[in-house]
This record gives sequence, C-alpha cells and structure tokens, in this order.
Amino acid sequence: MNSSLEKKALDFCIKNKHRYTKPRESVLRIIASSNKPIKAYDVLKHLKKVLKNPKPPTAYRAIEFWEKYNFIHRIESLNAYFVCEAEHLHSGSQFLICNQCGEVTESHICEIPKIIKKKIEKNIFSAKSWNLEVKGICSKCF
Amino acid sequence: MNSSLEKKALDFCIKNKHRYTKPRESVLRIIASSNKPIKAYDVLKHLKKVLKNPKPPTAYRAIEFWEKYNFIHRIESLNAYFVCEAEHLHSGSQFLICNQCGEVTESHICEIPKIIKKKIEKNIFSAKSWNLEVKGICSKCF
DNA sequence: ATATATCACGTTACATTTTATCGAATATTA
DNA sequence: TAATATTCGATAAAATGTAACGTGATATAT
Repeated sequence: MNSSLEKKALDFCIKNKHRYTKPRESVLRIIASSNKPIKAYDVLKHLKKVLKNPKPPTAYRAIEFWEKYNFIHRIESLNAYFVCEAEHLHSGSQFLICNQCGEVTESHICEIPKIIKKKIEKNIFSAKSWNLEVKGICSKCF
Repeated sequence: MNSSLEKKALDFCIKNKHRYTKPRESVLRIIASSNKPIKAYDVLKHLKKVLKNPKPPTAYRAIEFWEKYNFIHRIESLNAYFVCEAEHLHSGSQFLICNQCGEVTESHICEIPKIIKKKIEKNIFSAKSWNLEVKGICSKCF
C-alpha cells in the first residue's frame, strides 16, 4: 500500500486543482495494490468493497483520470492498468510482458526516450507520449 | 491494391502449408487497401461485400492469422489493424500516431530493435515481439 | 482410391470492454 | 449566496472480442 504514492497523488490534485474524490482515491489505491496489471472490471470488483454499488463508468472515469496524468499506465495489449513506479511522472512507458507467467515489469531503458526524441522530434513528428510493450519469456520462466 | 503483397502472401502460404482461403485473402486485401488502420468490425463490413453473411469470428480468425505471421500489425491503442509495408516480415513494430488527423505511419527507427535486443535479451528477458506506439502531432498538422 | 488426421470455416451464443446521456450532487468563484 | 464548473450516479447501449460445436475441405498415408 504505497502511501507515499497517495500523498503524491493528493499533492498533485491540490496543486492542479483537481478533486481528490473517493472514487479516484480508491481506484488509485486498488491499482497500486495490485502486483500485476489489473483490468477495469477487476478494479470495479474491488471498488464494490469500498463504494456503494459502483458502476463501470465510475471505475473508468477514475482510471482515465490517473492515466491522463501518468500515475498509472495502460497496458494496451492486455486491456489492463498498472501503477507507475517511477519517481518522476513520465509520458513514455515501457513494459516487459511474459507470455508464460503473465508477469509484467515496467522497464526503464533510457536509450529509448532519447532515441524517440532525437529521431522523431527533429524532423517529422512531435511526440507527446509513447508506449513500448515487449513480449517474450521472463528470466524466471526461462 | 498491392498485388505484390498478395503474391507474397500466397507464396508464404504455399511454402508454409497454410491455406490461402477466401476469408484470408479478402481480409488481407481489405486491410491492405485501407490507408488507415482499420478496425475489426469495419473489416467485417467490407467482408460482407465479398462473402455471404460473415460473422465476427470469420474476420477475427483471418486477422489473427495474418497478424501472427506479421503481414499485418495491430495498433493496440486503436484496436485497429494495419498492413505491414516492410519488405521483410519483422516481429517488432513501431508506429507514429497523429492525435490530430489520425494518420498512422509505420516507422523504422532501426536503433530500437537493436537496443531491445542488446539490453533485454542478454540479461533478463527473452524478447519475442514488441510494439512501440508514439502519439503526437504529425508534420502536416503542425 | 479410401481411410485418417488436420485445418479452417460457419454459426450461435455469449462475454468483455467501453461509451453516451442526463440529472443530481459537490466544489469553486464571483 | 448565486452562478459556474466539475464530478458523480445510474441507466442503457454500443463496440469489441471469444467459446463451443459441428461441418466441410485438404493433405497424407495406406
């Protein structure tokens, strides 16, 4: 239960005049408590323990909110969400996804943002955000 | 109507003993004919012109087939499919997605596969495939 | 040619994921 | 406090994706 994350989130909301509401608080906590990427409907299931009869939009809205500000990332190939463990909030994400055991780890190969910036931004494309998902077999399963 | 692609696809099927069936042929042609990533249900719509009353699994199966062998790529963040324009069939893909006009282009920054191979494969993770999606504003919209 | 195994398809039905809408509640600003 | 903007709750439906099962087509081996 990464409460320093919650502190960071609260600070962020105050500073940027966003509301730190119960659904948002709970959803962030739920996602942060999961050691694997968690799907929207599983978030919703957990949310039922905390809120009175929440509906899908409640979960999706809060998820969207935190995703927008890079507190969580969406693993596109899994339709699932994962808390961002990095200290700085970053707009690019990288994941290693094990096809065997399903473990997902956020990687931080710092050459990648560098290359994207260098190669792309100069000429052709102004990059706002990016996501890399690498699939394969993790060391444990190997 | 990239018929050299269709030739390549047919050759591939013959060589690897896969069937070059009507649904597969049509689906590949439909995706290749689209200048933007196309969604499964839009493929299905086009398919209706060619096949008699096709159902979702017909489209999805053919899509899966071509995706598996890297003739097409899935743009995860759009739930859509795009023909691979590269000469060689590659298991890693990169896309630049314009948030403004929706244009998607496959990029070929060759440092990226190099880095992924170098950094990841040696130590921690055996990579099988990967996908990078960069979002931003394209030069036309800038 | 005929049996056998495999591949791919058609169809039905359903499951999952996501979004639109609209009015009520809450917070913020004037 | 009144006006304004944000967020929520609830209903409903749209969009996307899959499981299961039987049938027909194709290849392989006898």
